[in-house]
Amino acid sequence: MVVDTLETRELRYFTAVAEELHFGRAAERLGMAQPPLSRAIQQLERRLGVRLLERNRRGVSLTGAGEVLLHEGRAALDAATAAARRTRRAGGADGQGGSRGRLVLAVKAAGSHELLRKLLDAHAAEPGAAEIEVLPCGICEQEELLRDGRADVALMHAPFNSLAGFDSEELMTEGQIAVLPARHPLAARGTLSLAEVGDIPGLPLARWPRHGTYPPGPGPEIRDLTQLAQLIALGRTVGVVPDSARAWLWAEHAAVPLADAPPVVTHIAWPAHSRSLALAGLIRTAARL
Amino acid sequence: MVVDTLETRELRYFTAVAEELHFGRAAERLGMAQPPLSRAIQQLERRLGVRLLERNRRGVSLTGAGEVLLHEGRAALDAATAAARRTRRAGGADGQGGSRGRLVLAVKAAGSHELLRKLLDAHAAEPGAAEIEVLPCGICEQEELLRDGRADVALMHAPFNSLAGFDSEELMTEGQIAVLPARHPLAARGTLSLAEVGDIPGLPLARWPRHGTYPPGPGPEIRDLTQLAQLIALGRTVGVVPDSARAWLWAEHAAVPLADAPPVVTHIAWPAHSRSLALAGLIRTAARL
DNA sequence: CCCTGTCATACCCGGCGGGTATCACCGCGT
DNA sequence: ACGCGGTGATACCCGCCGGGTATGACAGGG
Repeated sequence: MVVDTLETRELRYFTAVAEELHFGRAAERLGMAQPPLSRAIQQLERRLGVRLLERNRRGVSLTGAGEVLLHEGRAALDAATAAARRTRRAGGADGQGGSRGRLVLAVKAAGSHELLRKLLDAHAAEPGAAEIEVLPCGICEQEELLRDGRADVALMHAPFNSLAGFDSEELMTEGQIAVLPARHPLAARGTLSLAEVGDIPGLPLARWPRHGTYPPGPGPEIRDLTQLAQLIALGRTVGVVPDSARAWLWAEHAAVPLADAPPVVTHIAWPAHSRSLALAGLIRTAARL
Repeated sequence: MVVDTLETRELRYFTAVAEELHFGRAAERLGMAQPPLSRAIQQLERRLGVRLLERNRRGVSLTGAGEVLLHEGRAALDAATAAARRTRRAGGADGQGGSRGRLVLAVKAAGSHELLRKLLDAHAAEPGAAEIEVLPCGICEQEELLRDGRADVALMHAPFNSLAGFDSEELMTEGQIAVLPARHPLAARGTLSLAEVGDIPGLPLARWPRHGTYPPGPGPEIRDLTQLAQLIALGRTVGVVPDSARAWLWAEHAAVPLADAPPVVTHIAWPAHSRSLALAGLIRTAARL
């Protein structure tokens, strides 16, 4: 076997080109000139004995092997930066195997405060518990944060987050509600169905990103819950959110339970290979809630 | 942030030193001289701003941060070599996104032939199915093969294999049996309990590796099933194996069902981030069995 | 037809990764 | 006490390769 491992430099370069599909822009993003980048990709292709990019007239496209390398390479790069970040964090606090290092917990900003509060309180009451740093993040960012090492553990919400590749423990299950402008006729209803909510004339359902991209539809693309709250209050959209979101409703909002919406399950999740005592302590505490 | 990713060269060097706990031997293993290796590790420590190794008189030991980097670094290295291997495989066969690439399926050697046969037959009958290469492996090697890209998918046996970090689908559940020398008095029994089997005078229970190391105990350490078969036939040990192992019993063996042994669940498992059409096809076929 | 935008080629240079020689240190044996 | 073996660290040198600049080849478009 000529090659059995790739340098992270090669992976960085290739993923940049594969994402931009343009050598010039990729080189700029990497802070280097275009020719050495071209050469590096050629060397990589020779080393692997595989064609990764199809250079057509006017642009570049990925071959099948290129797509594989883009996926696998991203995972490998994330693992490498995660190694750097976690090592750095481990070294900051404890001397030798004390494992009293601080843990970084990623939570969806504006998520259920109640559960988080209970978890943090219970953990703080534990003798010798690790310090917890709470890292608020975007709607579906937790997976990325765990993968690249910016976080050690996260609160995730199935079915919105994918738990693939992580170990997890179930914490809480709740229903979902529709949030409407208070003066809308449907706000008076006792319950609604997903079909009814998805098809209100003049009030399209808001969309949020699932794994990086927005699903198609007429509704506005939102990024956080305050955006959603504003648009609902203005009578421009309707939202479907977990029950615990009642906590942040405004006077201009009305909440109506959804009869047929899938339940939202909150998990505590962490990288499957973690072996940290501090993390184990937090998980044990969480499982007892 | 001074550093946000590590070079695989740095990871290779560090894991070598961390495993050997000796710069000279590590350098030899890496095929280089000791001084540049020392320097590389020092640079890595400076780059991370963290002490990784404790240089005592007479030898080297890991700090807490060093242990973290050893774990995370191994994962990152596996991911990088997996990227290389899978890309190489993807490029070998298909041109462009055909995804008719061959899949490598890791199976425990001497595992249940029956299930494997059924799976391969059903898959071959599928129109346009990917070619499957069967990679026989040691008792608990499947996880490693999936992680470092030598395999794309594996048959695993809970609770012996850990499914952490993989996606999986349940295929089959079976009981376990005790395999004894045919002329042993207990061979006549209708059923046995784990406690009885574990405490037979002069016939210690064979041990096999769990995640790389052998559990403590008086019995012989075995690596594959033929070894076990031989030792049982010689009247030197007794084994506990899944029901389907009846297929390879010898005349000198006797099988006795175990009343209280935990059931063995065979899963088909694959890396959680896989997105290959060929793999999806195999999994769909497997799920229908 | 030339101009523009693309990636590839040609050539040069500096830094750094690696080698050899050597040092500093410690434990140990006699 | 002293020398020796074995450890990792330091000093110094060199060649390679990663990166830069200049330029070429080629295809579309106004």
